[in-house]
Amino acid sequence: MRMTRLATKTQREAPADAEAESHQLLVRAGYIRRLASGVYSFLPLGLKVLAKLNQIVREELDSAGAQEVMLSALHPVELWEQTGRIETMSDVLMRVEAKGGSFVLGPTHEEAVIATIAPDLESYRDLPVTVYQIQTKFRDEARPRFGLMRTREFVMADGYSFDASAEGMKASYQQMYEAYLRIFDRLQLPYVPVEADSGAIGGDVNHEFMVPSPIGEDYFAHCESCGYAANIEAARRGPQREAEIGEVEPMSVVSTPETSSIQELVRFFRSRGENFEENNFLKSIACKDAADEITIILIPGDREARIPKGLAPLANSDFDSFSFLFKGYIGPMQMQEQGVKVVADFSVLESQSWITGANLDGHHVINAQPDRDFIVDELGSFVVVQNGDPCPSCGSDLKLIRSVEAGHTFQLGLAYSSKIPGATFKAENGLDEKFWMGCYGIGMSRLPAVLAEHFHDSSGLMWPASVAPFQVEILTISPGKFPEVVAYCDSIYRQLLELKVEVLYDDRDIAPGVKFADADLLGIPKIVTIGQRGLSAGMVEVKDRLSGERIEVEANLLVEHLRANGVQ
RNA sequence: CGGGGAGUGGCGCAGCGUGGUAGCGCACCUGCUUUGGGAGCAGGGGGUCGGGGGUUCAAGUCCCCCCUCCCCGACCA
Repeated sequence: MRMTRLATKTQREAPADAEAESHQLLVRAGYIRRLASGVYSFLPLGLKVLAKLNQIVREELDSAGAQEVMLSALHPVELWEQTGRIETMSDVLMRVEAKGGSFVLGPTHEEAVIATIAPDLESYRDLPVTVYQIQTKFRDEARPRFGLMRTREFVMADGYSFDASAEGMKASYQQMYEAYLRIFDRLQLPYVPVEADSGAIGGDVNHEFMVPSPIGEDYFAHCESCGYAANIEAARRGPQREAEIGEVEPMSVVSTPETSSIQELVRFFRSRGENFEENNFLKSIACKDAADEITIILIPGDREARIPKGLAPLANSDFDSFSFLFKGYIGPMQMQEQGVKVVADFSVLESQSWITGANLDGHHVINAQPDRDFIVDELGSFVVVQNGDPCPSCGSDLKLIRSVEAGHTFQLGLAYSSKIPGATFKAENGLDEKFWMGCYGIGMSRLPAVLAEHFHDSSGLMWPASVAPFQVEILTISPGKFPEVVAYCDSIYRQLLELKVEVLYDDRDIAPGVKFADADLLGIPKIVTIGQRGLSAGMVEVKDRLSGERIEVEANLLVEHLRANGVQ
């Protein structure tokens, strides 16, 4: 590509709406342009990067036995009514009313893939099958962020596996999981596969592929000592070091009117000259399960609860049904007598005594001691983990790492196939059975941002060769003045093109400084500077953008040199 | 959805307090000069000042309503 023919230009200054460095550089260098909030067009350079990424995904998923398809982006609304996600995902669904009826712009394709593929999967003999697509998705995000990071329209590579059994699903999952490892290896980004919470998509075992990054919107807990890694929503903490048991004064009831929150309690005691911190209070969270059985979860007052699946905190209206529970004044004492189970976070045993609800409106108890004053039926991890919490597998300190969710793999089980009629196959015994499914996603259009965030310096982008829009840039010095330089550069350009090398030729007759600055901004891995000065001595300069290393190369050996140094 | 900030040529910004010819840098066009790290001189083109309403002889500037964008939070297959 000749730069004089390139459809885009660089900009010296980034638009004011670009905050993240990756966003600023991608816009300045002419890779992307914003059309609306959270809506970006890919310009020629940006599209080349995206195409490179897509190709890596294709190669690895194909080699894992997955088959590429393209499902429609427009889904009939009836499909979404079958699974109920027309309601549960209404926040992000974009609707389209058209002549043919009502449609949804697909934010994800579980429904569509079943409707498309299931008709051909009639028998267990047809299974397993894994398909994938690289498709544009639409989500009506409440708040798009950081350029390509979170957008309303984005490209995702999403795969779906169909199996006849749970074991089959696990095997398919494992194949895709390993393909994901190979994909992220090839992207040359640091990444960590973490245990994750499956969120609204449902399902069981799943992993997120997290790339540590300042533009990340997620955190994962990581243990440097044993390698434990889990998304913040799924992370567990381990038991704390032994707490020493000492003498604690007898528990007593105090009147604490109008103190249904920890903050109000802290203020209440402070106003009486007694200074307690939030972590002196024991938060008792009453939850119920599907059978209306009550479980009380105990956590320190300064921690955020992580409510296990299957339990939900009582709604205000629920309190009417349980007269022994006073909202804001719940404590664990004697709860077993009411048929209530008491579970506590490990950290609850780290303190000798607590201030907690007295199970009496407007009252709390002080000096409530575990084992002496209340019984904990079960210990576990019920808090959102923080820096310094003990690792659940080895006890070392956990660290929270800000990161981008770049990929996510799920074992869906029967979650979707059980909701869609026709998501069945004939089993060996001749009966209809439901598909065991997995789904797998990579946020393709956010990857250029993640890469740019990782691979840049103060002058601009620095793409790894595997994803760079071009492998080599030829930079001519003052072509308008030195015809012999132009002749040489044209010849090199032609040779490289014939060798199918992706080459960008900066043939513009402008000040050299501008060309150097643009070359650094664009971030092509190899920059060949060719000027009259060097050429008259038979030399050209080759700069490696990533390492910054510059070497002089004999002009008549340039092509061979490039080929010998990884330029394909 | 809550809080904060901002909308003036393609991009970055000034002008608004105290109403009176719309300005600067980058980019763009023409010419000459220049040519190994964001060139110089001269000339030139391009803006319903986010939109609507109002006040006024006169509104980019004052008042009201709306829209859009960014940041923090809530939310987030």
